[in-house]
Amino acid sequence: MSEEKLTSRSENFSEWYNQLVQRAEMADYAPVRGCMVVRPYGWALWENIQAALDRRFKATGHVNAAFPLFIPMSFLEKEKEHVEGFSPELAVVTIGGGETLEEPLVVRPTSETIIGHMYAKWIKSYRDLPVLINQWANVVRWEMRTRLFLRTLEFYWQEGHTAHATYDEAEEETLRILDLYTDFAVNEAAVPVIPGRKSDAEKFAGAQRSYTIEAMMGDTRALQAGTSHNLGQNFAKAFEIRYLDDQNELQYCWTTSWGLSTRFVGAIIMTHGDDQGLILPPRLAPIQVVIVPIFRNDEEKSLVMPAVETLKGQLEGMRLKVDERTELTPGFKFNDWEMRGVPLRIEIGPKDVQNGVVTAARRDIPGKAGKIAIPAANARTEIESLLTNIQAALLQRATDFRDSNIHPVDTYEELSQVVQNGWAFAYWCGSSECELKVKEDTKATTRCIPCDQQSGAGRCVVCNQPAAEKVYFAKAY
RNA sequence: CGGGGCGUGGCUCAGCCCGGUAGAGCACUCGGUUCGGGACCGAGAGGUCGGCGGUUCAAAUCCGCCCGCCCCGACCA
Repeated sequence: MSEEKLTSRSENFSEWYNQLVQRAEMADYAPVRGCMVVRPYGWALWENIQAALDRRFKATGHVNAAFPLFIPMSFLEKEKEHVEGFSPELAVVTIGGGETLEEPLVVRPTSETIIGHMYAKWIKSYRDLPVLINQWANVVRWEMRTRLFLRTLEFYWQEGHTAHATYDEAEEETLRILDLYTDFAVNEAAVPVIPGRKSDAEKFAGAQRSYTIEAMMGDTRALQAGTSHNLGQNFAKAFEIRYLDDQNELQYCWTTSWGLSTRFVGAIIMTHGDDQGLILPPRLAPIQVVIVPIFRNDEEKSLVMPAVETLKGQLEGMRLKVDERTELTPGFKFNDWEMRGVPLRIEIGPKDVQNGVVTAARRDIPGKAGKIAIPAANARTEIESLLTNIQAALLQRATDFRDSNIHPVDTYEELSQVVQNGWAFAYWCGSSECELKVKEDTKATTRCIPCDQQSGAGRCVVCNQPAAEKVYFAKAY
């Protein structure tokens, strides 16, 4: 259970995050370096994320399947950029059942290769296309520096893999998923994101084009919260994914892949949390409403508990928890549930019962300011609208914060200044040299070239050559 | 892999410099008083001091080796 005060965000954001994840019982360190245990409360949040995404995948015609954890080493080697990108971080199994394996097996870092192999088997005709498969899985990448949820050796995610007849269809799918991710982030998680395209340097190993949703965390650093890749024909050619078109001509497929991981849990924590702890968006919160009954003796208890039961009945179907722990004071419980980010707390004490009300306390508005008495009779309506308001307020606050920390810049000096504590938005000529110079000078990288680009042209903030597009520069997780 | 820090009850740490009966706070258990913003009193349980070796009459403490974790840098969702 939680101890005293959390390190404040302003004092040390990174320490605040580490403490919060553990004290809110989202996750804990595993006995293996860089691995985490996702605790029931954290997993419940992930399950809600999964449900919100899975609904959207199904609604756009995708189906789920499961592919193996182990991938023959030779598969990885079939796509040049892919193996170059991933080989430093592979976990490889060389012994099975006490015998040295003839061919080492890679623990999947992502599944393009093994799925590509299967698609080559399954796809023969244009009538087989498109193939729209998603899998929910764990993957392993041997990272050097790890942080709970944000970067762990093993993480959980979904990876979609699709195959299409034309480039345009693949590009359309890639962007459809980018939209889907954006819709999920904004409307379910209340995390404002900027959808855009990755630079060549930042794109996925083996992709033709990578898209991303970029979010700003509470310390203004950027977090890639989901990605969608148009793989072109790179994997189709490496794995011979081909079909006969309606002219009886053999063609390579065009494939895509896209993923969103448990990292998103970190995004939610770092977008909404405050110095009291987590603040979870009502639509995803494992517990939307917590009821804290307040009484001093049996007489008061017999007054209060029926009111609690009545409210519980009214809130049927909502994600609700009644805190009946007897050994703790109400004050402690308030802080405890605030640490865990429950969006709405209902206090019911003798005074409330006498007045025919319940006291609601909004997590997003700390202290007395967030407390209101609502009539017990139509509590459900009030509570539902409070949750809706909280959801909207979280999005608004995060959006305002983000927007006030994005600065359009015209000069390199401004850019260097701004990225120390915010995002810079500037024209960029598109060259890797300019991108690299910024990275070396300031540690900030290009985050994305936003999709809704105002038409126009300018000059590259680094080299002053003509530039057609604007890009965000920021320090990233 | 470089740089820094740390391993002592579940957690945070003191003790180590200067070797000599393993400690505190929190958490846990029991009893009582409390309860509308992190309650209090009393009693109790719980530790091969990261591991191995060495020095010594005697090692948490001194020496050597090893292991692990955290933080800061180069790769990444």
